[in-house]
Amino acid sequence: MNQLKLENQLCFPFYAISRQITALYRPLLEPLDLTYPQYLVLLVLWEAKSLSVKDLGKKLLLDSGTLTPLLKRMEQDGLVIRQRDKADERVVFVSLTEKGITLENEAKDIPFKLASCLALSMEEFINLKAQLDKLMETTSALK
Amino acid sequence: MNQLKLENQLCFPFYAISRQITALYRPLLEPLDLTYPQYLVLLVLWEAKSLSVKDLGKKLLLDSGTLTPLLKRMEQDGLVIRQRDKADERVVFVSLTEKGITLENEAKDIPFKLASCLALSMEEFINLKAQLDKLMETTSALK
DNA sequence: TGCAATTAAATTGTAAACAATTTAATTTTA
DNA sequence: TAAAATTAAATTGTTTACAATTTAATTGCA
Repeated sequence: MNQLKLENQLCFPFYAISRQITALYRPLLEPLDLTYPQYLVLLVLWEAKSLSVKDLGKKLLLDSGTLTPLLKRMEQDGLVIRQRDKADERVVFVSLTEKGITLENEAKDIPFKLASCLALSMEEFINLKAQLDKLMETTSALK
Repeated sequence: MNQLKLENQLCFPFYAISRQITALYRPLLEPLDLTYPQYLVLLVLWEAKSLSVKDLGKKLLLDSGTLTPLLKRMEQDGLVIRQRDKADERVVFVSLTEKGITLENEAKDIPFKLASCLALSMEEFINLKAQLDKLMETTSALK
């Protein structure tokens, strides 16, 4: 088997599927005026209320070079507030505005809509998720 | 189960693993002065010799808005040649230079190095690949 | 205490991605 | 055959990613 053939690669499907999935989110997120990375930030904040840029980056595996401009755009759109920690001025905390909180309700059916696009049985879903989580652990450890 | 929780999502692992894998390629591709998308273009061209931008886009699921600047950079680096089809002036064919051809030999162990990073058994690899190919088919059909 | 090391964000610069539009060439069809 | 429709790339503009550096604050330790 020629390993340099595109169809024999495992990595290309990850690259391609990731972009395809983002494309599937687009029409669902567009009415909420969100991009997929912005939606991910909201997913985290709907759980955590308030978080430092660093901790947000740990969850999403993104650095401040990506997050800072992204969060500034979300702040301009009135979704989040960024404020420096009084106790440690190096730290910036991100939290939701009323508008950001409200959006959770409008977004609550997106996961189901998207899951239905993927056309996986519950068994396939769980099996695939387990494999991805394992792989994620492997690749995260190599950082 | 709260579907709006990050850890319950299937899509986030795709997004994250895709970027992690690209990060694993980086030190392997850096000596060849290649980015991951550029490496993908070469994978296709090592097989196909010459291809239109459109057909290249079909294989990589990328449009001309992404490919045109990417191919221009590769042309500047002396890896590929872009030339308009005499028979149909709308079409641009992309082919390898000597330097581009030569690179195949230097890249031939990259797939193995990367596969070893992922630490999957042959069985896991084949199983995962099958699931990804199936999902890819599903998402491609929704275009 | 005071200076070196560390840390958290921000900044700078480059390269994807991709929607939307434009340009130019080719086909279709009225 | 001539205008309309289609097609292939290129272009424009916005948003991610991320390496590398910078800035400012805090910690550690000599």
